[in-house]
Amino acid sequence: MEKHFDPNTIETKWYQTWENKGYFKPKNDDSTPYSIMIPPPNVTGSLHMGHAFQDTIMDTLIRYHRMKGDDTLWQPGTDHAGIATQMVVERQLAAKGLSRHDLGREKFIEKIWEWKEDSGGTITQQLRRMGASPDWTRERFTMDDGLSDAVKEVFVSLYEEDLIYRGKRLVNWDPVLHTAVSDLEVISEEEQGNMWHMSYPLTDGSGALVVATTRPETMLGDQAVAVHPDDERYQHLIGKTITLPLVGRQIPIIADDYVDPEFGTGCVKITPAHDFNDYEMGKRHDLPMLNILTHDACINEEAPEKYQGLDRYEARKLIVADLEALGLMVDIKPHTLMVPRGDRSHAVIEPFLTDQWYVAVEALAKPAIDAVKNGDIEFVPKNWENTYFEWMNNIQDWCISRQIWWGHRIPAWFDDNGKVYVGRNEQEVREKNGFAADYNLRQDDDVLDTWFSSALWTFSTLGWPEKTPELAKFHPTSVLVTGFDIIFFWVARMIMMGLKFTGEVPFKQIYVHGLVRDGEGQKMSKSKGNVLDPIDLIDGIELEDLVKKRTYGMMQPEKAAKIEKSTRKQFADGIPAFGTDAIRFTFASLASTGRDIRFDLQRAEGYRNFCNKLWNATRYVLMNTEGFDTGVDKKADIEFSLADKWIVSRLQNVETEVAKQFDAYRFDLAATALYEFIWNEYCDWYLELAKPILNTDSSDAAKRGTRKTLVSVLETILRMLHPITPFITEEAWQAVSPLAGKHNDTIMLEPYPEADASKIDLDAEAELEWVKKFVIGVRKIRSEMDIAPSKALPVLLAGLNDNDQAWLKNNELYLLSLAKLASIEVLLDEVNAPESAVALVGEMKVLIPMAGLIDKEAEISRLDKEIGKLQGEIKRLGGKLSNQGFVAKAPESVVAIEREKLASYETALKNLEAQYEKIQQL
RNA sequence: ACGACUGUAGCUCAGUUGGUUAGAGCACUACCUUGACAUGGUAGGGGUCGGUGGUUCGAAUCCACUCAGUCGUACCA
Repeated sequence: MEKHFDPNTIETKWYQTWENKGYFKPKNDDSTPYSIMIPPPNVTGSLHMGHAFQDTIMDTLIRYHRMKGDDTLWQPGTDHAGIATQMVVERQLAAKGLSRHDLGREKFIEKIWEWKEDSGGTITQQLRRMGASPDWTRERFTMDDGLSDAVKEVFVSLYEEDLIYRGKRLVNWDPVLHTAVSDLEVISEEEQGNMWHMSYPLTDGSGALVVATTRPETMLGDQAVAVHPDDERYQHLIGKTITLPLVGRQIPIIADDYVDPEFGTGCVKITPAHDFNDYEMGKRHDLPMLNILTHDACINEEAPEKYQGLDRYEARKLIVADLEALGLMVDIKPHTLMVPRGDRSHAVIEPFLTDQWYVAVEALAKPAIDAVKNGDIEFVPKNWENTYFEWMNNIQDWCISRQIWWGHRIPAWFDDNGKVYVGRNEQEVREKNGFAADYNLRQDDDVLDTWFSSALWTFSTLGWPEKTPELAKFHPTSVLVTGFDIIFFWVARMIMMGLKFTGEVPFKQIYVHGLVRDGEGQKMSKSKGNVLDPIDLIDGIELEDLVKKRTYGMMQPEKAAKIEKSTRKQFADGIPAFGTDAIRFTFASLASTGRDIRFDLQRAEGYRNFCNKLWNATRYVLMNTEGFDTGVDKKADIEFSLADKWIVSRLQNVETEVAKQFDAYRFDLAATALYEFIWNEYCDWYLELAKPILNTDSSDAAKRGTRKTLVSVLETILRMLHPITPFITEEAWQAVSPLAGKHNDTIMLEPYPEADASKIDLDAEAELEWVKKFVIGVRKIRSEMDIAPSKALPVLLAGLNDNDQAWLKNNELYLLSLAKLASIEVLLDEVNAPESAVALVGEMKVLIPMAGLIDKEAEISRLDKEIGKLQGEIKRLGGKLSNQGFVAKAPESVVAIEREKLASYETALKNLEAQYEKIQQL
């Protein structure tokens, strides 16, 4: 084996072996089913840190349950990402000077499929690099035939139940992408604008009202001015009309208590076709819905000719100028307002009156709320339930139609009279309605929101609406692993659809994890230039390549220089190759309950070192066991040392802890428990304790016992760690497991370690604790007294009780080796002891003679420090125990522990003080 | 405005139902190239747990208020 762990040489080899041998597939036996559906990444996407993190968690869960013997299915796939994918291919066409309209719908869709065949697999290849073990043979895509059938089935049956309807409503219109988007796809952020105060003259010439607006161009569509019914200033005007400037239309002054009399002038202009609040008011007062915009957000022919064809912002300028010229612009004040923008196009979204398809969600929401309330679905951590309930209780009908070409085309047909017929296909519509073959039918041009098909993901991927065996076995799925940012988009909708169409919840638990951010807590984004590519962390990347990658193809090239500078500063030497296992371990250790996960490269480095530690421990074990008798043959004499019993006992402890934390989705705590056991107990102590037995003339039985323990504990460690770090554990296990008498093909399918209470040995733990204390005591003196580590020391012991005597006899070999001692001598007569530095192990004194080694002043100041510490503690405990309230009210066991502590500190203090006196008298 | 979450060592974070001297990793200091590992070893320094008040024998932990930050939702034209 190499001296350093080199992940690169083993990862591809093992991944290919696993995949080719079919280890990722379900066993299809009658063991407990365990299934996870991958949140389908966007087919246009590439793996980012969020995916890498999430997939590490899912893979860890799947590998853990697979090893526990469950019949596991991890279902992979991607979604078709309607708008995003269409934009990618349109951009490619644009480079050739073409638009999708030049190709026509059919040709364009063909192009998209071609693109998908060529480039759609990026993310699934990257997932493989992460070591993910989904059943690739079951990979699905939301546009697959089967999934498309499911989409049609759901659409038709919801329509037949009147849960899908078509209607003319105000929607969020993206004037760049020319499509409606759902309210979730609109991001409103504060931007600087103005508040324009405009004077509207009364038709009868008796005066004017002043209205304020942030969007003066909408005045072209005004249908009323509203005041509060109780507002005394305006009561006499209600029912009169004003004449709309520039337009000349007479519009009424109406009363509505939506108007806040305190705000502004207390008069509001009402534009029902261009504002959501005004739309509601327009419906209440039966106002005309006059649309004054085109699909591009230009002024249409409903407005005065002068403004027709102008872009909305051009029109704004002109209208403001015209009103100023008329003296009707009373005031213009700077104003901060929330501007709605499309999350894909970043264009300002326009409330726009169009025909769209909607899902009536209220009836679907109720059972979905109940499923969480009654515990059929459980959020982990639980507090995300609040977010879910808040959204579900205020849920709005879902606009599902999109005016784009890529996606599931709505299964609805219009006849020449504009009447709509819904069916699974044209044939069905004709048959159901008795239309002759030559009766003219035209399919709706719109496609469905991508999330509509994603909402069916848990069951459509298993073959629904067919009654497949997979559906029966793996649905409901065991857990959904997802980020909190898509609880509304996806999780809630899956619950609604799952309950409606399968009659059962889509998953029993929802593990909601945080979002990966950079070291400063900033969201990673291309435009900020702080993106890390998980593959670069695995393989490493040179500084120049990283700079190139971060500044290439930017939307805002002006930021490139700044990004280059900060990248050069932060990664002066590029990024080293950490390997997949280290990155996975880092993700696991960051998976605590918080919302933000700051990815710290130094932590990845620490866990790379951990992998190297494990590698070298394996190397040591192999060097000492390969070609030797490791006790596989049960007939040979075998003898287990204290260290053997101790490490096996501690192993049971970590096995219990890790299982508990995996089951609670606390991957951070599981990772910590493993890290601490492997490094601080197995490597730091057990391997060191094994050395004196293997390197001296101990009996064959003792050596056999040590070798067997070395191997069996390591083999168990590897299995325990495998779900988090699959590659290094497989590589090491291949070499180690035969020495433990195992001859199987892969660690992946080995049983997950379980604690055996009968192997817990508290006596051995206590005795080894004594050994550790002894060793640490000597090391402390050595270090603080500046004695060379290479110098073997003689020690003298005094004040031994029966335990000390027995344990000393058992463990002399360990003490000599680990504390690097020349000799150990028990003093019968302490009075005649030479001047020494002292360490206390309980009440036993470990004396290191000072002659020639230790300086008097140094020892005095060392003792002084120790005494000071003890005095502080004694004072604190004394105070606590003399508090009547504490003694009377605290549980007896707590009081007893405190008393014991006080007593032992007092003894120690007495001993150290005596020592202090003695040294000082020299 | 409402709601949620966060605030613990220089940095990134743990801290279970209130009960050891509040922990880990990284960083830092000193010593050590010893034979698994310098991607290492040994020892060490560093925190009045955002603040104030309360409940309690006892509070990082429970309660109230407060400050700071993050995110969501709703927003008045």
